[in-house]
Amino acid sequence: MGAYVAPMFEADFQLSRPASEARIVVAMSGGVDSSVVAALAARTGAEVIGITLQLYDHGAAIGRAKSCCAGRDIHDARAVAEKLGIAHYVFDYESRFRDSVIERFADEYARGRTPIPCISCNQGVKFTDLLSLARDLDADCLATGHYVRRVVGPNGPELHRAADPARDQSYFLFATTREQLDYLRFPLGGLPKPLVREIAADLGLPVAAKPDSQDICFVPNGDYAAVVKKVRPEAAQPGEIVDLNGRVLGRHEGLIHFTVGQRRGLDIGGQAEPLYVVRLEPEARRVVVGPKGALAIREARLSGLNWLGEDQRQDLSVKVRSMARPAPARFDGEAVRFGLPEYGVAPGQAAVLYDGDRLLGGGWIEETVPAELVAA
RNA sequence: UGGGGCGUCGCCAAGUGGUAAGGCACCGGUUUUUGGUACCGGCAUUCGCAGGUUCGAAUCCUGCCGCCCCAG
Repeated sequence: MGAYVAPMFEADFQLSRPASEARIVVAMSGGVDSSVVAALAARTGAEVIGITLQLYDHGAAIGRAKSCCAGRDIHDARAVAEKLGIAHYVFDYESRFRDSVIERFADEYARGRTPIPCISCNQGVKFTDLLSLARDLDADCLATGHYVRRVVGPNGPELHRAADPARDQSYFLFATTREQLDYLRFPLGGLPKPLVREIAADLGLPVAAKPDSQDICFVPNGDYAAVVKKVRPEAAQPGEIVDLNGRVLGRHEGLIHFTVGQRRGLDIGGQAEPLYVVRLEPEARRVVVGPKGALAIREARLSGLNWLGEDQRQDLSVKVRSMARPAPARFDGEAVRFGLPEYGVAPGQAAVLYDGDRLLGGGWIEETVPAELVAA
């Protein structure tokens, strides 16, 4: 009976000593996933400390159940910890989060790029600050609810995609270093989401039916442009929308409303085919649009490379967005060359490299090369 | 104020007597711990206006209004 499997489930926290002697710090966002991680950790018999970070204005976020880490979520995390009988602490990381995530997010948009705040957050606040906090607490490891697998291979821990490709979050963790990976644990990586909810329900966790988080956690109502505008007012200047030949087709209310590959919001009708944003020109405040074919790119130059593999292999696969199956590509250490053209690839996004399910590394997309140019 | 053409949803555009295609845009939803994409659904009881002919008109006739082109 499948329903009875859940309560029996035991997670492997890959501890180097008996659980009864170990201490596990769990990053608790207040959502279902990290709550279940805390429960699984507690079940090992180890001492468990739940930590929740207060990352942004909790006052404004109260009542917003669908985001992570807001006031409501802090409350939920505390309730779960109480239910599990584990220690729980809340730390105020607002200024750190503002500097390393929100400001950077706004700066990127102001530069005509398209940031991924979740990666900045994992990279900085979670895997640097919270991780060192866990070390200070003398914990054996820091466990999170990410859907990604830590597999111990011949050369040490490796980062792999989640067993369920539909839940895989490895894309958001490409910047994880070897040192961080040594210390991190991801007990949900091998589980299907329904089972996680089942476990939560069986344990009577108050968050069992809580909706999955979505959108950007610090952006209310999905209106990210409003956040950027608040932090970088100058980034909201109106300008022209032009076609590939420079012909003016319309006007826009700020580059911050657009990203490469975007179709909606241009408000330009009368076309035989849809128009997409091909690129943003922040200096001229122009949005350049074209047909879908103009989005095809064959190459992307990367910066801020993080490498977890043993060697710089050439043939691998790549994801330029979280929810995509890795596609064949070649990598020379600086640029990724796609086997087939990719569409809607914006500077500021990440290119993450894989060998099968194993994440080898990745980097930030600085610049892309149109497919036609490469072919010519 | 001679001649010719045109006026169908925000835009483009089918439809020349049988009871308003389609595309773009827009709106809503699904998917999604980034942006975006994709997919699904919605979107003109009405065809510049007013009359007329007809069982029946966006389609025919008349007048008016508006726009464009050529010629003056």
